Amino acid sequence: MAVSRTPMDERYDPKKIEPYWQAEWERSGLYLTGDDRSRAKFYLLEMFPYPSGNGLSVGHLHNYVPSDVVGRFKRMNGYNVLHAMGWDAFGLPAENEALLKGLHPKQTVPQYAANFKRQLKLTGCAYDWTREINSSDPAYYRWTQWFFLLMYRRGLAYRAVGSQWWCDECRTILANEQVVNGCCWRHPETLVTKKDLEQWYFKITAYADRLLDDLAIVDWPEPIKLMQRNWIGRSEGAEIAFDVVGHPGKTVRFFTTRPDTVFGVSFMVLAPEHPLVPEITTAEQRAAINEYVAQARRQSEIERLSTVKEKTGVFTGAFARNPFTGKDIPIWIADYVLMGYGTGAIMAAPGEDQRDFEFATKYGLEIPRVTAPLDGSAPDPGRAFTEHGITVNSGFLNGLKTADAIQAVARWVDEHNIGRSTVTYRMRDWLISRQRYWGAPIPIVYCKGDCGIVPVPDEQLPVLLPDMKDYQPSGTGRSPLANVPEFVNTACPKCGGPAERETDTLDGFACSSWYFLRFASPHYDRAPFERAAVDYWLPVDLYIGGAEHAVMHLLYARMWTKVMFDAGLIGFKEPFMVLRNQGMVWAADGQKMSKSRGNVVTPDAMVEKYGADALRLWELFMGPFEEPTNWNEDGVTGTARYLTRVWAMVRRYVQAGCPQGSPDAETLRRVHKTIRTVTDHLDRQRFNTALAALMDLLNYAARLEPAVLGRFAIESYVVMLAPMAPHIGEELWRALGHDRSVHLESWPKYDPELARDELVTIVVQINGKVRDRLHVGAGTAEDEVRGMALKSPAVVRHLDGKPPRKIIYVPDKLLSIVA
RNA sequence: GCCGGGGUGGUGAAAUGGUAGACACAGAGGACUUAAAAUCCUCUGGACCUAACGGUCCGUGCGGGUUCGACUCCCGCCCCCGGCACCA
Repeated sequence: MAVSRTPMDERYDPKKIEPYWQAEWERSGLYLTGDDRSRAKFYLLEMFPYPSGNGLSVGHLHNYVPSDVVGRFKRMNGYNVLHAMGWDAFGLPAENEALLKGLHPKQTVPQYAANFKRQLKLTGCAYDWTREINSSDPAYYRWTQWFFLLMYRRGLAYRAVGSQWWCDECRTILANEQVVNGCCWRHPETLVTKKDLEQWYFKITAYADRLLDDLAIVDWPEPIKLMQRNWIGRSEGAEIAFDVVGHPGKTVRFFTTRPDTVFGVSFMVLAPEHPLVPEITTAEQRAAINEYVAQARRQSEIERLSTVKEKTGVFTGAFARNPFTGKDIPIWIADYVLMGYGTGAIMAAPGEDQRDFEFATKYGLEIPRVTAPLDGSAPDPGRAFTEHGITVNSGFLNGLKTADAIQAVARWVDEHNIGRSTVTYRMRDWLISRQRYWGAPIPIVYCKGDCGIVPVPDEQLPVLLPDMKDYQPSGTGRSPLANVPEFVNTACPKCGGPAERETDTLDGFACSSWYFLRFASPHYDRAPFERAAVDYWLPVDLYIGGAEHAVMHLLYARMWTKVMFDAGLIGFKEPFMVLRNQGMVWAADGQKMSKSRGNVVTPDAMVEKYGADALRLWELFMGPFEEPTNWNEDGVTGTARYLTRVWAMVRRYVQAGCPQGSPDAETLRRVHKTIRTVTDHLDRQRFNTALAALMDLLNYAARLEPAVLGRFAIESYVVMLAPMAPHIGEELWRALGHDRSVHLESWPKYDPELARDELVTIVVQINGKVRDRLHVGAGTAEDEVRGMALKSPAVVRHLDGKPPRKIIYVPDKLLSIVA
């Protein structure tokens, strides 16, 4: 029953109808997911939010409201829609709050999540809340741990030493974001250092090629695909080893994309951390080398890789023999070579590489030229010639084109057993260890006997995160869990003898790498998901979220999906078939909305002032969905005013007794055209122009007598408005005499015949300038239009007696005369 | 530095080779009202001509080009936003 029975209230009052319908929808279970698997499905998903204590702002709604419109629109178009919400609850902010304020995440997370949920309901967003999930719930992270073990069993999880930032004052590991100007964020006078720790990694590099290739099968924004390609950074080349002079058996292995320039190699450069450095450095160079290595290790990666900085390096005193030229070349170290890429060593061909050129110039090293430009000119002596060309000064390579020379060198090094063709990736393996409390414990046990590293058996999962009163760090670099003996000390699952648990927890990205599968069967307790449910619902049909997750989250989730595919757990290779990025909403001052800046606008305040529907419409109307924009509250007055006008139009119709009506041709045409436009624009996420089309129709229809407008027009209008403004849509629908929710209605269909224009305006241009407009019947023949145009007084005047040299006719649109 | 996105009225924007500024906000004038709010109506890119009807020119960051025709395509430049950062 409508809140206001007929006759409708004169005034539109969102405060009266919005809470009523929200309660009613919840009572009737309107948004529960249908379980009829013979129907076409649509899985709609927004990126898993972290439930922050600050709650949602109107900026966040620029993601959730358009998504909600899509869900409602798809439902009206006959799809069985899955649209659920959950919480990416593990992570640093909750742990920091626990440390600083003594608030336990186990209390704050549910509290903050409940607030998000309240705000989403307040704004009329329709989710199936029976499917709500929380990544910090043992019933969830049990399966995150299970996936870790799957990775481990498949040889994709391994331990290796990695260095982390360390603050002596906090006696703990710091994340990159906690290092400010080389100092600890909480102790600005304390310089951070690097600490080496043995940690867990996932072998994502094993999937590099498939992550690259399968971008072809998804419909994602091109810029996001490009960023992933650049991040993976596949490059083909060769790995070659040169002998170190005077150190029998020692070689410098390096990777190069330009093996063809090997005759032009005049020195080599190692990363300062390269293991060979201490072995080959000569006594007289040792002091200088040690000092350089120490300062390189102090630098952050950003500083070290800065392009504005002049290149620096130090000679080790050692030489390598270039087997192609037979010459001995000096081995240097420099911080522009990274241990994490390739082999941590390069051959320097300064004639063909600009960085090597700058380095050679600075230190007075030889700059041979081994590639000549194809056009026969000489290379610019002031810089390296980095393009492909003809190989010169290079023995058996002379005269070969670059591509052929690359092949020839690859064959040569293979035959002489000093190298091979290979591929290197910029992407590194994924470090998943966190020395933190608030995460899923890594399910591994270290046996004190002979069993070594032992995975926790599936039936012993979850490894529960213990309750702690004090999450101070351990002081040793291990997580606070190391302070809990009941957690650490356990029995070896293999031999039953004494053992210790792994105290590192899993990176939060692990939780968000499979959550989209959990929504299909959120309460299933025998596996992470029920196969049949996943086969029906997955993959995700539309994934909506910010472009800031372009690489990490989206790559990790894709990798997990491929691992599951390989393990036979699922039947698809890509998790998100269509991806769209909503534009960022900045505060009115153009800055990020944040509590500290005091520029946050909450949905609560906007709903109180204008109502949820008016706020929703402004979120849709303020600009294109994918473009960033600044928040501007003034626009909400416009959408609120629009809703009062819709209310008035429907009320007039209801008061006239809801006549079937007999609309004239113009009215019919406008109604059918509007249905066509709104349908098309909602399909393409063009919410702003879809709403503009509805506003346009209102401006026309509001003047008409109810009997002219008629039932089809009014009802179609209310149904089309309902996904965008669900509360007023429902209220008006009931006022029109319907017992069933508008949100269960079918989307209106337009008749292409009725939508067609009968009269068209043909623009007449002379030399590109508009000189007249002709109103003629649609489909008028060119000859007739020509005749009319050439008789038009304006055309005659502008032609000024000159004969037309050429006439171009675009049917029903334009006649262009060239004089 | 490289990669990506963008620059249109006072403001948010629309138009993806065919009437630039749809739809709104703000503003001005008017109606209703004792008054105000709300609501409704009219005008609203700039310059100029006209008593008026109407008309002319300019105008989508800047400079070129392609085309009968360019916000849209091409070349060069400037500015803003985002991402990545010496990747061998």
